[in-house]
Amino acid sequence: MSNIREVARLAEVSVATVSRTLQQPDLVSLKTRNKVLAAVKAAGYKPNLMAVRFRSGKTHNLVVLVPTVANVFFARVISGMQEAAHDNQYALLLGNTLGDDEMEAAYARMVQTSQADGLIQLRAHNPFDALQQPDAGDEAPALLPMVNACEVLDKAPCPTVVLDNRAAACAMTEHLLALGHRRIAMIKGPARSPLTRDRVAGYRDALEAAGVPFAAELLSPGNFSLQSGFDAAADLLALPNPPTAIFCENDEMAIGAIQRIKQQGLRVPADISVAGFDDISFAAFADPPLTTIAQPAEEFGRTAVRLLIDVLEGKLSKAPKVILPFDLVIRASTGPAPGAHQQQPDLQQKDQPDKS
Amino acid sequence: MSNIREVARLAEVSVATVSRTLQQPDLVSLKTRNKVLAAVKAAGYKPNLMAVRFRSGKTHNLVVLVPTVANVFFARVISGMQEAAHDNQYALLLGNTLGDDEMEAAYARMVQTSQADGLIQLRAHNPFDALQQPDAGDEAPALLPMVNACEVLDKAPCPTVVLDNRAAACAMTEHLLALGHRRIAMIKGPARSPLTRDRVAGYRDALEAAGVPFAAELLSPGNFSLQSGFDAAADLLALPNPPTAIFCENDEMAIGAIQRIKQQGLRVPADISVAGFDDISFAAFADPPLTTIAQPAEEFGRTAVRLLIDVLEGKLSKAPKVILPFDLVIRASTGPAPGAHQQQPDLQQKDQPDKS
DNA sequence: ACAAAAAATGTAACGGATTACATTTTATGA
DNA sequence: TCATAAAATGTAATCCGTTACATTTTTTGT
Repeated sequence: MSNIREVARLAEVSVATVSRTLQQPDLVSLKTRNKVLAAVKAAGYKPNLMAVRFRSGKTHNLVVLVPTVANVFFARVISGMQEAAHDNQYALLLGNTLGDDEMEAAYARMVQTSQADGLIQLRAHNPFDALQQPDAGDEAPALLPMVNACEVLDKAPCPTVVLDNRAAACAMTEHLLALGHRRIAMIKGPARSPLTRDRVAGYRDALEAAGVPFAAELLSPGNFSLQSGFDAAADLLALPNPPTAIFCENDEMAIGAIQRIKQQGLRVPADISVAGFDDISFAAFADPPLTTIAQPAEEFGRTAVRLLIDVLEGKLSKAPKVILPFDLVIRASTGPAPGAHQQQPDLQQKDQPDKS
Repeated sequence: MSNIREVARLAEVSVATVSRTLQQPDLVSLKTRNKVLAAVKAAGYKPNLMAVRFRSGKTHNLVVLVPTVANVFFARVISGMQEAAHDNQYALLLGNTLGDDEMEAAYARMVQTSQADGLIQLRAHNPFDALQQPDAGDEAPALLPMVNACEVLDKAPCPTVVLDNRAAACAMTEHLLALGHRRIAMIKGPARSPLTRDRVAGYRDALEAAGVPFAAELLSPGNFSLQSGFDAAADLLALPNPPTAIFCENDEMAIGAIQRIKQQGLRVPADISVAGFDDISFAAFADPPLTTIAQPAEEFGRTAVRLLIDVLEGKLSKAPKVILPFDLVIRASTGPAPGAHQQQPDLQQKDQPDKS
């Protein structure tokens, strides 16, 4: 591979002139410029970006830690990241951590070893914790080169992009309450996650506001997989007094739950309503189409990347917390509670699979 | 960030000794080694990998070009890549190309500019085509630092990992034929893709072997999305003589098709059988659970990465073509053709009264 | 046409780790 | 104990593009 010295030789100029021709053409006379450009072409010269970045100390790479790319929602988030990164000349290094702290630490180490400039974390966990912290004795507690998105740390030492999960869960629960449901179950995500905690809190907010007592047995654990929704639904249906509605913390679990309910010979939503969260593409094509909370997944990714780049360029002094909007999407998987006499909320539209 | 010279100073040795202590400890006396290791710890020294890689000329990054990460199947493939890459100390640079040639070329350029050592392409397209080819006049037509996986080029100038799509489609079609179906439709993928061509070929192979005439109107175009399966099914159902079975080239389209069929008031599989391809996680949780062809998605990714690393390390002189196995997974979305008197499935008699 | 300012170009240091080669220290054998 | 081999360590070049600073050439004003 030809280098800049080769080009300089061909063009009979110095390496500085070649570099300037490519970086700041204004500083080079037209005549020389042409000579250099011709030489560049003749040599098939492409600047070695490893050298450029080594010298500049910036890799222009961002690591993204994702529990699993196989999750449809995360895939959309990553899509958005990719878009923003590409627009800003950054590249995305994928870190599929499978939720393993060891793996996370390994990817986080890429930042300390100058393989990447910064990191985006989609899980509520500080991957730098395990690593030796930068000098804690400093006066300026500089921002970590990190952004936390979707599932954020309680007190993150970095910018965050998040949904108001509590409000969203509350909105969905209110929707179910408005349909006359009183025994509303929830299939949760992993116990430790703040996101799960927030959604449960929103669910309880709505119950409380409606004067419906909270029943612990209606909270069922899940792990965001189809299978866990299926299993959790089985448990809920086996209760002495089963729920008339199940609110799942993501769409996969909702789809799994619907499957289980139907296998039991029950109808959705005639016997049991089911709601999800995320509005993945499969939600609109579920049977029945799934009522869910739509999240701007791609926007999560784009925003996270933009924030991280701002951090890296020192444009941020405080760590902002960006809250993205959600949307309650009512489809056909939720309906009036069996036997409930409720007033028709006319705003209720059960749309078909939408376009897009 | 401390560097090797800082450590050398602390340990009162030369930089060479520090480097050797870390790279080839055998060459360093125990006494010196301990001194150096203590200094490394004291300085919190982490080798700057940008410098290492700049000097070695190897980035240890691999670019993966994927039409869209939002596709569940590709997400699994990437998962496998990640695993193999991590095991081999490589990192994955994600290139979400959206099928855009310009974008592909941009990512491919990362290889020429030493941002990555090699590239994995999941689409049947040579991204280097657009770029100036390496000196074609050479005597040794060295392998491109590229591997093509899943959807491969007809005559790829690089190793490939592929499924025998023709055989798989043939097997699925035989399954449908064995159930007594005679009007079997196919919802295809994008017209240009070799993968689609192969699956159609396999479908026709099976029809021909069974003496069932091929009907062009039963081939419906799709683009692998849920919506396109939905739309294509609508078209097929509107035919004067609609199919009794629909074989979709991926699971998303199959799920979309099932949705459409049910909306029409028809039952799956009682009225129409539907089959998919890929066996994504949603397939088992479709209603009814989807009969499909299981592909070893993660293994595609792992194999592709291993092959690429072999190419990069010069372990390969010829470009191998790896064919991975498929598996016909029969679930509940396919059943006997309506009105067909069919025998034991394993007898597979094909002399049913034809209503042509 | 000449001095001074402006523009163009060149020289060489720099970034951080590796490593060929040179040099010093230690071990070995007679 | 000395010569020599072996082990340990050090010196400095190298990878390649950028850029501060130095030098040369051109332009400008009078």
